[in-house]
Amino acid sequence: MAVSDRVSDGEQMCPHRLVLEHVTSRWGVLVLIRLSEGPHRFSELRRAIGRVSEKMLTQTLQTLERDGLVHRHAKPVIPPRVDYSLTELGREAAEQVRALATWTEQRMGDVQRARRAYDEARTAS
Amino acid sequence: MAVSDRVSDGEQMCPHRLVLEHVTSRWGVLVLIRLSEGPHRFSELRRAIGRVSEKMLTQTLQTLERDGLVHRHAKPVIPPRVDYSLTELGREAAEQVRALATWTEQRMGDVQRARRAYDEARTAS
DNA sequence: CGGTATCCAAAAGGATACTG
DNA sequence: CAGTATCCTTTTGGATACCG
Repeated sequence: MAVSDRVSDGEQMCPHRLVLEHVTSRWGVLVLIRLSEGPHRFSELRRAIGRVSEKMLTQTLQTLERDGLVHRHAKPVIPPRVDYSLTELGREAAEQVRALATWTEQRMGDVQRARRAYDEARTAS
Repeated sequence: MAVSDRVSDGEQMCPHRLVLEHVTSRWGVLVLIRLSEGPHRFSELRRAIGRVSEKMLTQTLQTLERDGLVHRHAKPVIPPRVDYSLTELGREAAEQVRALATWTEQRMGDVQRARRAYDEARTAS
């Protein structure tokens, strides 16, 4: 999550850089995109995303919830059931990261060509 | 730069996630936005951005250059002079991150309100 | 099930000294 | 000036064990 453990966040930096880091963080991006397809339970998200530890998923969800991007609905049943969904703010954020993600996907070919050119230029000692 | 030291980059992850991390990295964002205003020398960028170490700026620029987003023009003079500018690909990337940055700036008020509400809800032991 | 707490390994990143 | 190389601190993130 780019920031130590949320509780602090007391560095010296323009505040919106932090939000930017939350939504573009490794797991933040994936959570936002998954949730933009509809509400998910904790374990559904965990499976859908793949190799994410409970700790990181929890941390990511809490940060996004605190920022008002994700809504957490805990049903007081046994066993516990918690559903996560996007708020309106979260839907907007998700659209933005989707746009960026889509762009990188589309332009990946160009990037890889550039990398090959770059690498060759210096491998040719 | 989110990834160890570029040279490796050999983890297990869809490749475009890496590009996404490069352009949204702490310094990547700032470099792209600065360069979208026009070419800059190394030291100009350093001053314009503020508290960035030489190491991180160099690393960021090299990564973006390798990805084909930034063009590096080194003039063979003494003392050395190196100008950096965006490629077409880089301009596209810069536009995307600008959009995201602008969004976070505009919605910062909502985010901060959400945070206060969140924090109060649990400070009220 | 949906977390929290703790511990530890790995990676990011800054400071400093040095070079063409 | 524009880096590179080295060292060292901070942050990140995974594994594990436990709780309501």
